[in-house]
Amino acid sequence: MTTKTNTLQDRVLAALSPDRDVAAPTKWQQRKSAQMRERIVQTAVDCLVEGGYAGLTTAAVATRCGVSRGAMHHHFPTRLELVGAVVDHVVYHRMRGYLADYFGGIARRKDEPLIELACEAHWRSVQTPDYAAWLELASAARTDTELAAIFDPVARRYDTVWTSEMIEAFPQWKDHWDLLKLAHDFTSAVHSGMLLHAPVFGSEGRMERLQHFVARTVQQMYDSR
Amino acid sequence: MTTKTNTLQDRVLAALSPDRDVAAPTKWQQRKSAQMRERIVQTAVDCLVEGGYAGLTTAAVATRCGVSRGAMHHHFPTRLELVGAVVDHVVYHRMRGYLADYFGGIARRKDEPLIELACEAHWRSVQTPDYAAWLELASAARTDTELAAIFDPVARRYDTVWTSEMIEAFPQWKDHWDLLKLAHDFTSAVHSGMLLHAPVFGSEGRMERLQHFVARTVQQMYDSR
DNA sequence: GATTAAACCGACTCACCTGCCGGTTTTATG
DNA sequence: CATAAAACCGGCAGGTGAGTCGGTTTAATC
Repeated sequence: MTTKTNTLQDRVLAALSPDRDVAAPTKWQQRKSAQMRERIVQTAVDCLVEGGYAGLTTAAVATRCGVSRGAMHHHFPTRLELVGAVVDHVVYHRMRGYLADYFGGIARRKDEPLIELACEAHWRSVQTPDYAAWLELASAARTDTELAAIFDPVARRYDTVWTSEMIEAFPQWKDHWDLLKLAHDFTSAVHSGMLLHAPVFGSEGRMERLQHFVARTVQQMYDSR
Repeated sequence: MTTKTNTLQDRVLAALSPDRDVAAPTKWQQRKSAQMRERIVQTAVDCLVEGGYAGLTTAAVATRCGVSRGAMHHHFPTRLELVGAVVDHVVYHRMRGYLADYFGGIARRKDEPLIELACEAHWRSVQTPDYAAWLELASAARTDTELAAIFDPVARRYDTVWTSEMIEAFPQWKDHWDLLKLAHDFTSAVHSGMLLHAPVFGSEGRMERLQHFVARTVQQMYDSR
């Protein structure tokens, strides 16, 4: 929770945050509306994680959330608007969790190897429900053009924000911008793939072995810079 | 097309092949039935690649294939039976393509580094429509229990077959069985993840750079054995 | 306290997909 | 040629989900 890291976190999160105006709930009764919206979106994420993109139906969300379909329609006139809110919510919260994890870690033990810490924090952030939802959306967006129209811009925005800010988040890689970028692409790809293969990899140590190897490999990239 | 490699390929493919009896089309008119089945399954794969698991509907397949829904029902009474045939078809044909690619490659240039050849052949096999369909099924199976009941056993069977045969396919790794297994898990995970991230990675050289890095890393695993 | 606006409710229509089934054509068999 | 079996056809019923709409309750404003 140092001041310097906070500014970076704030900048990244601000760039990824939904249109949610930073202004506090000006009117004390419209605040309930925002709460309801948040509750619905959270329920939608649950439905998405549990039933996939196909399970993200307005009826399922309404039932599970305990609101009527009419109320749902009031806050999210169409299903795609709900999906858009889910996309924003998920990308924001996963990033938030990752930043808190990583910067919390380097604050506690400043002498440890930061690269492996970052890699392990990333692996943890990828195992969250938020990222499961993100993967589900990414997969569905490959064949659903309507979803892709919502998802792809956010995915690209996430990528550009990360690319432009990571040089400050990981100053050790100074003057090796392309190598850091490669390391990030590498880590993202492996971790996503590991989630996909999780059912067949099983719960033996295969996942752990692989994750250790990934962390070691990224460390080697850093050492050989 | 050497005799020795053929036996390995045959053994692997036999273990993965659908129940399709090796016996030739005994009756000259039931053969048309098999042809029709194959045509329907192939069309189903196309639908799957194009519209995702949600787009794999009996109506869409029938229309696209040019057959009536009644004929579809005759060959595949239920949608899940069609899905099962698709799963078998896809895992078999991707493996077939990979083996042909790899063993064709090592037959042509026997002095080249086999590890990078294998890694690149794997990357090519992963970019096929068959693997796109496989990924779509793997993703959907995470939340669709009915599909998982069909998909997971095949996925595990593929994994065990590969694990038990690869030591012969890659004899250079003799006495480093666990390392080879790790290399395979690693390669599978990265390549799957790369496909998922393809839309955001774009067509700049990011994918190529990453693939080169992966091949180099696997080569290092081999060198450090 | 009356009026206006927002939040909320449930039923209806429309479209789509699955499974079913009676009927028709084609092929195999005695 | 007769008969049976297979391949094939298209329409029907049941269920589900998205979007729409008139009506009701609750809060805000004068």
